[in-house]
Amino acid sequence: MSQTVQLYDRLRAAILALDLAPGERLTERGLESEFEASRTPVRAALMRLDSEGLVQREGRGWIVSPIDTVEIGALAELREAVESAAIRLSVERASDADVQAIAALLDATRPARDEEQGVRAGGDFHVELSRLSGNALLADAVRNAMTRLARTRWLEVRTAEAREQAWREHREIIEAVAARDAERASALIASHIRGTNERLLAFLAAERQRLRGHGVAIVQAHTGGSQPSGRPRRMPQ
Amino acid sequence: MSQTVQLYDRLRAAILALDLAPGERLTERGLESEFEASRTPVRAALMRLDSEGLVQREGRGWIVSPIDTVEIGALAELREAVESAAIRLSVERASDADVQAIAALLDATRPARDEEQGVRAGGDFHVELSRLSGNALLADAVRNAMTRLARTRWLEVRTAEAREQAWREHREIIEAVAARDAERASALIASHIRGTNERLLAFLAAERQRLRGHGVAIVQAHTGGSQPSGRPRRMPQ
DNA sequence: CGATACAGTTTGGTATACCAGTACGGTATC
DNA sequence: GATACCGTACTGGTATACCAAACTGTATCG
Repeated sequence: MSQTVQLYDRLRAAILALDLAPGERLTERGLESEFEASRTPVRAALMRLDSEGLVQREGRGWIVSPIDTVEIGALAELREAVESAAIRLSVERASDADVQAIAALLDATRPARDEEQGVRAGGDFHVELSRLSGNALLADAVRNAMTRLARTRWLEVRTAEAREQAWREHREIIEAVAARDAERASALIASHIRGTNERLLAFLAAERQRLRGHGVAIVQAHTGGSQPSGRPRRMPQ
Repeated sequence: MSQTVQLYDRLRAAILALDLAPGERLTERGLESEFEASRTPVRAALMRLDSEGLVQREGRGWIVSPIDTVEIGALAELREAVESAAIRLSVERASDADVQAIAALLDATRPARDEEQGVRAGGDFHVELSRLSGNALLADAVRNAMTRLARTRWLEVRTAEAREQAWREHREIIEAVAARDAERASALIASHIRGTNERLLAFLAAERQRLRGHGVAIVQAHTGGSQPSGRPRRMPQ
């Protein structure tokens, strides 16, 4: 596998694991020495991560995308639109075997031992279900949204009860699909996404102080066009 | 403006204007000499265009994304999902002034003299309307979809009657938004997108032979994992 | 004590040299 | 005449040198 791909994967993993803090400034030469690669693949990886929303440009340079409650809300609205449509198409097009495969996948991850597994299982469920729509673009949109949300979703599945609730709702959804009830499946998944988002935003608001202490900045909106007054300075870590 | 951005814009324009034929093979060094830039910005532009779906990797190299009827259908489904949701939010959130601004924009482009203006006006209408949802991700998704469709949409607005019909449907839609009738606006835009897509696919099927004569390849699906048998050869141009 | 001018350093942007892998075309052989 | 082989040329991938612009810190001046 090419070095660029490996570097992309490692950078991506570091961002999603919060090893690179949201809002942190990145320099191409810093990454070059940290990941022991030359600038060319570093830049390629950054450009790809930029297109996924995991890093952004800030002025001339790069930053790890901050955790942005406005963006999280927007992602929920996008997911509701896309996944509702996808599940309708899945009800129409998916084979029974495909649906049962997802139900089995759900049963296999029933325990959802910890946050990480909960996040992974949840993401897989939503992406795989969208794939059954037969529309690759819908599935890609869902995958992309889940990636953007990955850094915060663990907050929502920290307790065993939360993981149990998520599992139960997923179970209901796949049963509606199996029953070929498009209306119910669509309503269930929309409500599931909405509820998850509300709980997530509530957790974020509650934990904001603590997370800030761990170097995780939470902002309310994308930095707009104009810079704030005063000399823009390097983030003091 | 940086050279990379200019090169990206020029390459993008060349692809959308069909100056670079769909399916055509691109080499980094060929573009380097053709656009008088070095490989670094060429690669940056290609990577960005790749993330937009206008170019793809084929083996180790690059091709201009073929015109793919499966993708066009998928884009229509994505648009229906996203734009229906966006217009509901627009009805809820947009100010009367914002809605009137779009209505004015519609009136200003009333004649829609030629295909190009028709395509541009249509794209602007759908993107600007989505922006009123207040959700940047929904608007971005719509903009991206319109870009991907730009190479074929002119087929659908070639006649004055078609442009007139599009204008009329747009007018109906914005009036439903102005009347704050979310249900009607959503239904109208879904039906508009679906109808446009059906006419477009019909035109593509009818014109397939002629377009092929002009070097425009139309495929039925993305090239899957396996290559076709036989030595893959350079396109004979 | 404060602001400001200046110079050194660091940044991303660009050009380019080099590498390894692959496709292509010609040739020799059967 | 067809086919297998091999050398050449070209491809994208990588490393790196150089550039101009911007940032940082210091020294100077009011």
